[in-house]
Amino acid sequence: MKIGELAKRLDISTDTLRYYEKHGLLSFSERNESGYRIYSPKHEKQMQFILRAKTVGFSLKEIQELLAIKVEKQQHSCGEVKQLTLQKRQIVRDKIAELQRFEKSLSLLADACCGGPELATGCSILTTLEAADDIVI
Amino acid sequence: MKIGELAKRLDISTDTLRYYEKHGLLSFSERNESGYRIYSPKHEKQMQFILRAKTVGFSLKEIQELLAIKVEKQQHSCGEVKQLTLQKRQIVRDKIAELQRFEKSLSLLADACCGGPELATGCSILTTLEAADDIVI
DNA sequence: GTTGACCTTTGAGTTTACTCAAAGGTTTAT
DNA sequence: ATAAACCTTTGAGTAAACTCAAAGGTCAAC
Repeated sequence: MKIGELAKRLDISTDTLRYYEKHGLLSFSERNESGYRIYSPKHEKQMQFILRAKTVGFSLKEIQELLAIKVEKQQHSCGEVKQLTLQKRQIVRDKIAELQRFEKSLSLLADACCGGPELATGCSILTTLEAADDIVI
Repeated sequence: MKIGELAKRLDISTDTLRYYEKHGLLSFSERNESGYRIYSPKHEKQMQFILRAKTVGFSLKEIQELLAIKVEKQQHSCGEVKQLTLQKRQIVRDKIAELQRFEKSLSLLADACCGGPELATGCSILTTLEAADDIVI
């Protein structure tokens, strides 16, 4: 698959794909006779991983570190790899906990709201919710 | 509380606080006689919300939209506010789902790893894991 | 065989989110 | 009363992550 097709499948630009390759996120692809990049499903999977990591707030540098776990395991001891993995997992767990707080706040707001055609100002439960000072939304 | 103290409590710079105010994220604070910004615990809560939202990958623009739910409820119908809230909650739920996939992948890696002093290359379970093509880490 | 849709590289431009510097006013400690 | 440590504004500078433009090569279709 050429760069245009992969870009379309991932809904990103070809520039972004070349940018990620240049900055060491996406592994180098094969080239055909005329120098075109030829991508495999493995590259697509890798890109999906990168894009998913981005949506949950990892920087490209952090994503590189996540991807590097795989590489490092060839050079480091099992113990070191395990420690790095657990450390990254903790960051992921912390993020999940944050999001669950958001989910709870938004659920409270949604549940409190009658959903009718009246102006939200008049919704007394919402006003009550606003008074609860552990909810900031 | 003056800007320096709030910045210290939040572990960010005073510049960032002024930047957020200027860009409509943090509500305006009171000023004392000499023009210094004076912040309340409410401002601190709002900032904590903003910072939490940032760690889970919301852009400042998206955070503004989250904060705007509160404002909009004075101008829109309960139904509109409810719809916006549910829409934002869905984004949060999607992010949680992504992170849970990461958590699972990292847990599999960690569990598979013996954690001993041997080179990770020799860890056969890791090699097996690498072959599983639905896990990209 | 040439038009249009691809692909290549290099290098410059843009957006987001800060971050710093300058020039000056205020407050606190000695 | 005079440093040091705060605060103010304005405006410029920076890093990350793209995004675009230029100049040119490749390839399928008419």
